Amino acid sequence: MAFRVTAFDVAQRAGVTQPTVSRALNGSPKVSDETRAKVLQAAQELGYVINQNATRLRRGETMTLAVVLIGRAGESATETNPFYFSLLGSVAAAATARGYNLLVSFQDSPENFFGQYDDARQADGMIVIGTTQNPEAWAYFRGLDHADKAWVCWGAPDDDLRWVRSENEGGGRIAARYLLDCGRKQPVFIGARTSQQRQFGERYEGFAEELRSAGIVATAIEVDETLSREEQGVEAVRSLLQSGQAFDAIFAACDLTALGVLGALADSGISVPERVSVIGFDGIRAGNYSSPPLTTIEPDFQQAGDLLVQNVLNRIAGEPLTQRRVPVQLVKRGS
Amino acid sequence: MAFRVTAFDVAQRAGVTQPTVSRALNGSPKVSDETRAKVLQAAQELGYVINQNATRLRRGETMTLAVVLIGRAGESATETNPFYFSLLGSVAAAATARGYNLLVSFQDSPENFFGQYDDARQADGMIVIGTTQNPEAWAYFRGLDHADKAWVCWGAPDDDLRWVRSENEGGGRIAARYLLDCGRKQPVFIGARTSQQRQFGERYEGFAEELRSAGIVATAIEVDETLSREEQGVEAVRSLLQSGQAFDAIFAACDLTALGVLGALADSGISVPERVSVIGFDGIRAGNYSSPPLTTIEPDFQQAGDLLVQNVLNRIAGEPLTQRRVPVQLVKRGS
DNA sequence: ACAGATTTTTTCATCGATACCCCCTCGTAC
DNA sequence: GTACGAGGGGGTATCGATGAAAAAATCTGT
Repeated sequence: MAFRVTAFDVAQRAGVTQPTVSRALNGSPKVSDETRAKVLQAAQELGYVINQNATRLRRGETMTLAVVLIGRAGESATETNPFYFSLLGSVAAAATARGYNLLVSFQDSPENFFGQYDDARQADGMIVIGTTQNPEAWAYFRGLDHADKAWVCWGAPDDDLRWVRSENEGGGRIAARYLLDCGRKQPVFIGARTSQQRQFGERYEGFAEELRSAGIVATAIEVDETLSREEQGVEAVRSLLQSGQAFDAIFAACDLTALGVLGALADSGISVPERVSVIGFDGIRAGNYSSPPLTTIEPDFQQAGDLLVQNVLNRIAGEPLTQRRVPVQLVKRGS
Repeated sequence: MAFRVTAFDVAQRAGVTQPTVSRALNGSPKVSDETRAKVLQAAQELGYVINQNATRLRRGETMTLAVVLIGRAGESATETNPFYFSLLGSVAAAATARGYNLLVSFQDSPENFFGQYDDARQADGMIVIGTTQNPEAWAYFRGLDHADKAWVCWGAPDDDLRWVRSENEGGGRIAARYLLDCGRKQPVFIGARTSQQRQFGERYEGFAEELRSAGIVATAIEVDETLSREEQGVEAVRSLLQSGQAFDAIFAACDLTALGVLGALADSGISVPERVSVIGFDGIRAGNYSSPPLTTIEPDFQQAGDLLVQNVLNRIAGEPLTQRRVPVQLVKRGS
């Protein structure tokens, strides 16, 4: 193990005491410029770096946020919904910009997260992504007493939780408007609208409302939530075709489902966008490469990360519950 | 700030001293079963959780690994190559399985990583992903004195570094064999083969060798590394068509490039797989959704994560330099 | 030149664990 | 009955920083 330089070594070299080194490096006003310069130089020469564990122990603050990505039961971390990966990236950027470190873990079932991170003083707060796709995890979070927990989640369905979500209703409206502008008259929504999937429900509501204002009644195909998102799309198209119901457009609750829809339509020889228009929601990268490329509603990822981080930091600072919406926009591609 | 339970509180409740609590919880053999039971119960009743910062300070060990994802300059974290996201997922799984935490950061330029993580005692070791796509970062890592640094990287081109890579040559062979089995006679390799992109070079070499054994001379289209991976594929197809060179199969150095190739071929009205077969490398999820779905060479992600984590842990344990290869397999889809 | 007000630095305690050394039992051997 | 050894815990120092209080150095003004 290499010898580690401590503040004491720096102090010795700079000819001051160790606490002075600490103050100099932390920018305390109670140290003269001259001394600070000496200390900084000594620190540089020795390659000194503050031991964060000591600082954290002393300060009781970690400058670290934990991100927990909750997958579907049995799903490996590698298979995580790409939308969540992008969200993770934007959260990382936002945390870094605020000087916070990010501790990341992938879980497919609930753990004693708060014990592991907050109580163990590994993180000051927690950002949870993906609860809505895992009923067990959702139950865990709902059962908590939230009074003294600093956390925020993406898309939680509950009103008493601190969350950040997409502008789902607005997005649903935009989707409907887009399909109407394509001249479609019989659009169908595909997705789960359970109480847990509140985000999907919101998308549907905005969608239905916009259609209504155009004098069209929205229809929806419910899906089996035990299937993967993609299979949900495949299955929905299958049952839609079997039902004999006429349709000329599909709004899928999320992009993976939309990709399943595209595949199923292609398999059935139904051309997109000639006979049926398809629009998704999430803006995942894979949508760029499908055939045709998937038109979608994409949330502003940068803001999503920013708001998640900001929200949990607000909580840490003791501010009251806030829930924020991330603006979305239409990304027209080929479907 | 909520009152935090310390080992002292547990000791008091269990009627022992604080160090005994520590021993009991750490499974020391020097504590009787009876005492241990008392301690465990008291700890449970109080909801006690060890403060990791204190432990780390004392032990000088963090049980944390840092993962640094290096993107292309100017690329946002959200746009990270999905292959790296999958790798990140598998690294997370492997780290968790070994009781390690994961600190994640996305960077698009070199920082003083070792100061930030190792010297600051935030992590015991570092896993670096993506250096090969960022010349500046590569230069940083090459310029280091590696003697006392515990780190491993994915796909580094250098022989004196600790790395884990795919079985690139073998994968190249498999790709060639696949194209030959499809009855192709004029396959072309598309990708950068700079000294930095050693992995791509290896893929090409395996590819060329397998072709040679079938009496075919491999050709390759070099690409402009300043373009995105995807655009590289698009551009390569364009210049290939312009050159008038005949070809009936393409092996792209990575899946994003392959997706660009598929798009460019479609735009040129060249049908895949009827007129041209295409195979990629990486096994990214988006390849499932392209049209046709992308045939590819996929590394075993679980092993990739395992080997990365294992390798850096070996280094931490003081074992000599090791470089490991991850087995790959052919994933036949539609291209 | 000296008391008093400031500025700067030192001294010392502290965060919450772990590690080492020592001591007290109690059991076994002689 | 005494000695010795092992097992089980207690006492105390320590990891490396920060914060508060005390002390020293410097600067005022008269």
